[in-house]
Amino acid sequence: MSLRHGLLGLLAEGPASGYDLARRFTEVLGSIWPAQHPKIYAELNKLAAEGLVEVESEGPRRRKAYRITDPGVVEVKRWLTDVDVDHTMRLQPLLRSLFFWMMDTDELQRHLEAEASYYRELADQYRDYAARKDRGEFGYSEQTQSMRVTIEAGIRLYSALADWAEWAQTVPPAKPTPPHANG
Amino acid sequence: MSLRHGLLGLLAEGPASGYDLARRFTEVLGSIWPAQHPKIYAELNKLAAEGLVEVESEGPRRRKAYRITDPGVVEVKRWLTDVDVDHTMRLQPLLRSLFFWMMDTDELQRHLEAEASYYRELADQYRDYAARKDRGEFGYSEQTQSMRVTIEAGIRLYSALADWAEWAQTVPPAKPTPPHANG
DNA sequence: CTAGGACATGTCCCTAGGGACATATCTGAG
DNA sequence: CTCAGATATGTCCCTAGGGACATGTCCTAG
Repeated sequence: MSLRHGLLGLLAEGPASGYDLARRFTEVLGSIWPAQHPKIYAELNKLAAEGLVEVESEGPRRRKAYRITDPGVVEVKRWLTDVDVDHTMRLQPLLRSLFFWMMDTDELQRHLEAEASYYRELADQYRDYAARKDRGEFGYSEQTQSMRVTIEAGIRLYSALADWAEWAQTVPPAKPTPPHANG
Repeated sequence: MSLRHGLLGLLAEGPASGYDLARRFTEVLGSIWPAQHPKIYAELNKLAAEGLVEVESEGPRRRKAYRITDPGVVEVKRWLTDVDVDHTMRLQPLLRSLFFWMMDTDELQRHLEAEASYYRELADQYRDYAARKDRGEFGYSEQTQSMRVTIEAGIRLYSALADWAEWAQTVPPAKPTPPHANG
């Protein structure tokens, strides 16, 4: 139920169309909160029906830009302060890591190298983003300040995963002889 | 579609009942791959129907222990090596962080402190687990070696998030006067 | 003037997951 | 003997999300 509040939050920065929002979701939020355009349009219609957003303008190509309403702002703030954070994390790579013992050493090494470079690349992307932000490319509004904080989380998270994948390559595959079974 | 392979992987370590598996999922995997018992039982029945697992024994209280079959083992290995890793990450706390600018400073500080201690606690839990593993409490099988690697990821991930939440508390709320607007 | 491509919004279906509810079985405390 | 509580397995419904498919609109290159 966070797509709803994600949209409201983005609209709190200023009016935007479903298309704009879909682009922002894939560009900025792609790796931490994926959302497909069909869901976005559907949710926008629901939000409009509930009066949390309203059509601000209609443009060419049936474009509809939405604006957040006062009740909409109230709702995002309520969500931010009164609703418990959902800490659910569902990371398939970590689930897989439980079963590394079933892979043979070569495969595992290849896998871990691929994972490491995947995470390293994402971390670098976020780092670039942060550098551009710090250079002032996106201005100095409070919104971009928050974005900077989100980006920092991306950097740290993906760096941690990259380091982990590299570290895992150095872990000895298994103990062939348990300590109590020698002799 | 990973619950399926999670169950197969756990069963590859040895026979277990749905109840056992549910416990393992909440205890070890709770924070990185949540799964409710109804889904687990349903999936086990499907897996049994497809011949990837079979009933190993029936115990008291209608207990059914399952054992992985050869095709089951083949299927986990296929998943581990041939199926692309799903890197989807959906972290509500990061989505929320995009909207920190809508919270007032006090609320935000309280929020970040709560987040930091939440993550710190989880990191500590994983660290304890790792220490127990390193002391040999869980033996030295290849399975526990893999578990150790998974735990390490938990430690690093949650430490990174805790550090981030602490760091975020030191970030100035916003720039009241943009650099080009002074004078 | 016409066709390809970007812009823009949607429908539809299927599966995964959350969570409330139901039920059977066994053990141990009183 | 009885009842609480742990063990153990399920049904059912609802929502969220993934992804294929459909459609309309405008611009621009040829």
